[in-house]
Amino acid sequence: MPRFALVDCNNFYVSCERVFNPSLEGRPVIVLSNNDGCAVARSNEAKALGIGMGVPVFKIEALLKKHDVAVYSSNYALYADMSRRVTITLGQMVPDLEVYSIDESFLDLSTFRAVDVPELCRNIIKTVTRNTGIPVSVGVGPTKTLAKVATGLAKKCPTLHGFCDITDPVWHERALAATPVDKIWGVGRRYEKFLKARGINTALDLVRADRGMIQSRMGVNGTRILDELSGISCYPLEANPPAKKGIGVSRTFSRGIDDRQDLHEALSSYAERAAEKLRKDGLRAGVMDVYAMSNRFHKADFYYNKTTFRFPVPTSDSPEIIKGALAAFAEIYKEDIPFKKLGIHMRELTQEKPEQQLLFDKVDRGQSSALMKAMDAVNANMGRRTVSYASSGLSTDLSDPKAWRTQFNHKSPSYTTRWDQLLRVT
DNA sequence: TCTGGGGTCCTAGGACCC
DNA sequence: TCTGGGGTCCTAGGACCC
Repeated sequence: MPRFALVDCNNFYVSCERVFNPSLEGRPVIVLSNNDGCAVARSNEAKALGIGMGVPVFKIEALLKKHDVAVYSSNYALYADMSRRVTITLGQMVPDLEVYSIDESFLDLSTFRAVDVPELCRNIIKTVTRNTGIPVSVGVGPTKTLAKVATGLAKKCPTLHGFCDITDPVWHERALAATPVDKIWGVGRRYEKFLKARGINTALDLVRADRGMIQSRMGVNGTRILDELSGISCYPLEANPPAKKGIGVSRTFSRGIDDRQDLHEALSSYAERAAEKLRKDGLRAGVMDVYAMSNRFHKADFYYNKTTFRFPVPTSDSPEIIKGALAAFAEIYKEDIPFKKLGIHMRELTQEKPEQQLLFDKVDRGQSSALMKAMDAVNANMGRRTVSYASSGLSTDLSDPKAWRTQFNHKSPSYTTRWDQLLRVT
């Protein structure tokens, strides 16, 4: 029988901040999304105050003040680096792991004897905490969905000290009974509403529900959830991440922008970033979508438009992608619309391979790829956007911040990725 | 006044073809 | 006026994940 473990970092972004600022222990702490818009990570103390996931900051400002909540902007460089450290530690302890997200990894424990599993898991918790400072919880079960269920219980019950194994049938059923239906992997808000309306409130109710009814509303994913919850594994461990299907870059502005030059700079910088991502994965895009929208919360005059741009030959060349994006934007731009968000999405991705010269191709592909390589190397060594395209805006002057640039007004130092921001011990 | 970003998969419906 | 069936491809929308 397969056996999966899920290693889940507790309140990951908050825990990263705490590693470098221990005075945050025991205090309510939250980390915000881009533009300091929403709470995307909360310490247990912050959760206890009733701060929900994804809540806009402007709705909880009084609460934050009243309880002296520590507030941080997202420091993605720090979190990515801490995530890498956790993954490295796990890789040293088990042969097969799947990095599922920035703060979660699945382990395949099928090759371990059942009696050895608890000690292994407790050792993982101890070792990750010692090596990285990040507290983790570990759940074990015969399917990924059940490992998730177990992790949920490991976090909820302090007496478990972060570890819960529900492989045993008795614990399996108790765990299902103790898991609200909306906490199940694959059940979001819509399905929660649908299920609760039919009296299905727990995972146990769900496995006992009518399969046809679930299938007709939730499709094959629904029946997979039923199987997975019953102990029939539908999702294998994916040690090698499958190739990406698309690569996107988009940003919301802190306010509406209608200035065409500003919008061009923003879009150009997203195109540049998308091209970098393609090259990092050794991919080229055949088409790209460019889209723009006004404030989605102002439904009365909401504007959204999108256009598709096809490249003559799949490409990862920055100037070519920037040029295409700006040309495409002309089709969707409308005067006097306060744009709140712009984005670009690369599709029809193919592996880079030896150049295939197109007759009348305007780009010298050998030369451009050498230039891109050189640019990527400089930016990797000296920091992102050390060299960049003029179309993405020249101003780096912080006293004149571009309207479209993302706001991070509560950011902690990049302790682990910038020499000039190392932690000082005094 | 103020509300993130980057993904995946599935399904239904339309166009088109034989 | 009567008016099949099946396959493919594409897109938009829905739902979910972290």
